[in-house]
Amino acid sequence: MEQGVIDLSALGSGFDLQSTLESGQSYLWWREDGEDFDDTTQYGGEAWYLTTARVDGDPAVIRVRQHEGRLEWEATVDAKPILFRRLRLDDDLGSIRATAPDDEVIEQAYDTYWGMRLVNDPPFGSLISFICSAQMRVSRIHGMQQSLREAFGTPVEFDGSTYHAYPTPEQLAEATETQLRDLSLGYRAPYVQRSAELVTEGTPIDVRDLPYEEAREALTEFVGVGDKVADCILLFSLGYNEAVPLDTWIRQTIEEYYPDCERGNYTETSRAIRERLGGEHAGYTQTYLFHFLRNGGGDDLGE
DNA sequence: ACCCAGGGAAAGT
DNA sequence: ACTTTCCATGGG
Repeated sequence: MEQGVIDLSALGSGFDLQSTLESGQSYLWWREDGEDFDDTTQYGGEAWYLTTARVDGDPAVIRVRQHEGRLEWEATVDAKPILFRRLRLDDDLGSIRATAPDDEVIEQAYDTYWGMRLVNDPPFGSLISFICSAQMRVSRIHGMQQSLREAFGTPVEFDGSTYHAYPTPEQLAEATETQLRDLSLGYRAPYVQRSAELVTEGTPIDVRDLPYEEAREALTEFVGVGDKVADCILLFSLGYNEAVPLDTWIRQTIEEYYPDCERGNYTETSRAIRERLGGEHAGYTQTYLFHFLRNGGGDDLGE
């Protein structure tokens, strides 16, 4: 087992592992203590989190916790470069926040969860997990990814236990719709199977060579991926900080705080709220808003 | 029983 | 192009 420590005070801006991993951005991590990522979660804990990764195609297991101002990790490989990439430890939160409008609700969101970073999930896991996210609660989306791992992922030994890597496109493409429905994926089952198959046939997930709106359009070629899911993949896996996924929560936020940004269709509303939230890093600000409001923040603001 | 959950595809105008 | 309708499932 390899292990190491990352000194978070050297980052120049804060870091909060729990809000980063439990804010509904990523469904590819889980808590070692088995607690769900739900509304009742207590903040301020120092739980161990696990995920899997691929290094030159080989599955690896990583375990990490935030403790006394440091990020402690244990893994089957050298996890330091993986953690810097997946937890975006090089992001300069101060300059990102500086692009946001200084509305009261946004200030409160940033203050409350300061240190939360966007995640940078592996593209395939991001694609599949957000296909699964349609009309589904956060804790159940997590559960589905765990089920997919255990049913189709390659076993990996780590610290005396057996874990399962996230399935490869080939492994999920070979799954049957019936198998996937048996994992409680519901009507998403054929979407997952077909999209995995499209990946194996060469449809690209990594569309980072395209400008933002073209990239979003390109991702909707996958089955089960519309504008909202495409925005999630762009924001939480491909580094498009300007992407603002228009989900039920942000639509409610627009109605309550930015009603003039509602333009009647996804493309135009997206442009308006993106501009309102500062453009370049609008998705970063949106993620703070989402997490803050979903956990009950802002209830005492306005009315 | 009823409603909702980080929506999207398909069918109908 | 724009607007309903239907889709599975578990938890409140």
